[in-house]
Amino acid sequence: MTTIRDVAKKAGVSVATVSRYLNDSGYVSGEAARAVADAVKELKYELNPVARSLNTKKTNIIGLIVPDITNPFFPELARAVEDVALTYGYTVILCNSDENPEKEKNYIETLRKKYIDGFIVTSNQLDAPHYANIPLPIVALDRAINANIPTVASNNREGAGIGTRALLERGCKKILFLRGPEELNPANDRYEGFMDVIRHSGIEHHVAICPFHFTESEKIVESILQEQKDIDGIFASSDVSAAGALKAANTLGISVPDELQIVGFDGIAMGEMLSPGLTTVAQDIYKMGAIATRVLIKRIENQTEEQHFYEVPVELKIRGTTRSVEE
Amino acid sequence: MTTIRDVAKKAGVSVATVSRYLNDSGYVSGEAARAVADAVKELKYELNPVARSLNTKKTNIIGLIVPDITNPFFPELARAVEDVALTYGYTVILCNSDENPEKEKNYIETLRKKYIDGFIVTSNQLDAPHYANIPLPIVALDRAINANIPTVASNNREGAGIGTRALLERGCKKILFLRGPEELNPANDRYEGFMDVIRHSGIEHHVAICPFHFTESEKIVESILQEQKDIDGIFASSDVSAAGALKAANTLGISVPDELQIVGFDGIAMGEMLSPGLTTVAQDIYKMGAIATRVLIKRIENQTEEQHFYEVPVELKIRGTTRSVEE
DNA sequence: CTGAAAGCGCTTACAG
DNA sequence: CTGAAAGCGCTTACAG
Repeated sequence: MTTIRDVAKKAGVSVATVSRYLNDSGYVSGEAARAVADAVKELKYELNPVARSLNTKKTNIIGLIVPDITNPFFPELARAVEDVALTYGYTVILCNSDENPEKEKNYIETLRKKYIDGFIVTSNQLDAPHYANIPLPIVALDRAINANIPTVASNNREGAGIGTRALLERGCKKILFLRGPEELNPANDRYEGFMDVIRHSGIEHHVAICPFHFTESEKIVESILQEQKDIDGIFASSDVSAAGALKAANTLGISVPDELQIVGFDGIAMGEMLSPGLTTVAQDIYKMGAIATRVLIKRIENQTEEQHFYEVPVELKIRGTTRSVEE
Repeated sequence: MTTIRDVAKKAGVSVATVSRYLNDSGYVSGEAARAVADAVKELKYELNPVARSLNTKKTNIIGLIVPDITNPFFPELARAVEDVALTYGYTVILCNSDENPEKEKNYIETLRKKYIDGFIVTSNQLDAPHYANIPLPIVALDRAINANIPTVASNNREGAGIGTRALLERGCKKILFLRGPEELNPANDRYEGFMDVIRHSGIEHHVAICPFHFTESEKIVESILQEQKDIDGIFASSDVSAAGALKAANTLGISVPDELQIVGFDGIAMGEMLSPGLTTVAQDIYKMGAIATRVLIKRIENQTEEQHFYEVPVELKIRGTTRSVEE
């Protein structure tokens, strides 16, 4: 392995000069620069980043903490993070937290020791003590806001309003809202958004708590639909639960969208694979990941950071689980 | 930050002794051990892994290279890798290659410099020069085998035979086989498996090349079904293309499974969300990832490695896109 | 069983 | 503009 020392010798300068040249820090005369450049080329020298890290306490590695990469929302996010990170010369470590504070804490601790540069976190635990005064740049994604942590999220409340209105405009008279877990901020915001619109609509509505989980949602919706046969609209606060609802309807022989219209929330790719395709309030998941990564890297590199909260717009995607708007 | 030096001083021994104690390498007297242990506890000392890495050239980090984490096959794999890695005290860097040899090569190069300990790779590029004599432990997943690289894969050929037979047993008279890309080893093996069974069955069959991509598959199948209305069975060599086929059938008003039966391949979670649920030849994706990770870590830790090729069994999952077996 | 010392390969004040 | 030297925090022969 060729080291900075070899380069210095070959170029006839000191290692300090080589280091300055390599890092473009401090002064290096044109002459010295040329000699070093030549030596680097000839020796095919490549800087050892581990040795550098020991000094700088930086690694160009960031951590991405998600509850479970297997949940179809997160791969799209992870892809965006990875893409943008690569652009800036960073590499990303994937951590599945299972929403378990202990696991999260362990990851953060062990990676901090490895001089990881920062974290992008999707978690409800952002107020947990281990986030309180972490000596590392963090950006929160999708969920909870801690006063000190920049956050990027969709406008969940407005999005839910849009989704609700879509159902109303299409003539629904009795709407079932599939509310997500109460511990989840986005789920709560979506609930608020639903209520904002439904409250004054005079339309009958029911709210059921339903985890963002296919099979559970399928069961819950199946039993509700059996009892309340006049439900003609379902707004699910996640696409996965919407998929469960659709499946339940199919099983019961309820025709979608003729007898029952369904709107989901998230915009994951799976939505269009269903039959009929799922109408949904789509988040720009990729964009969320991309922004979060850029914000994090700016923080890491101490660039002045403008905002503290980034809201990504949401878009209604009309597919087959809703009818056309009534005139 | 407290260093090994502080511990040594406090314990009244040399740093060498502390290091030996910490690494459980070489002799340390009971007395010295106790003193060190106490000092470690009192000072809350934590070893600096970066400094260690500079010496050992190991980091307890592995790389996972997948074509695209957004493809629903890979999150399950990634989850398994991450879970098992964590168990052994390793952490994983996620790399999306887009099947691009240059990207792959870059990842390998930059991570090698960072003293990453090894790679798990899903790629068709395993015979590319940059894999030829990589000085790092590698395990190949799902795809191509290079003579020097241990591989874990499903029995694709047998699996395809099982899937084909499932269609035959259920009375299909004209079968469309959705063959994957010709550069993909697993796709080829599945094709062989299909042919093994269909060849001597006397059943009419067609083969269409079809990427593992939903929308493309949907289009391809839609146009084929319009022309050949007597096709009553489709075997897709991936679940995503099976989903496309199902959607096409739904669009055309062809009833599944009554007029057309469909079998997929992969066993990704999405299969059960479709209506009807997708019958598929399921790989044990999690197990594949888990085995690959264990094999890699054994290689990294120089433990003797028994096998060179690991085959994971495949299982037919009957769901709604097929009828019951004819008597 | 233990410690002094060299070494891993870089960065960074500091003096010139 | 440059170099000698200390330092980042560990590991590992080697001599005792």
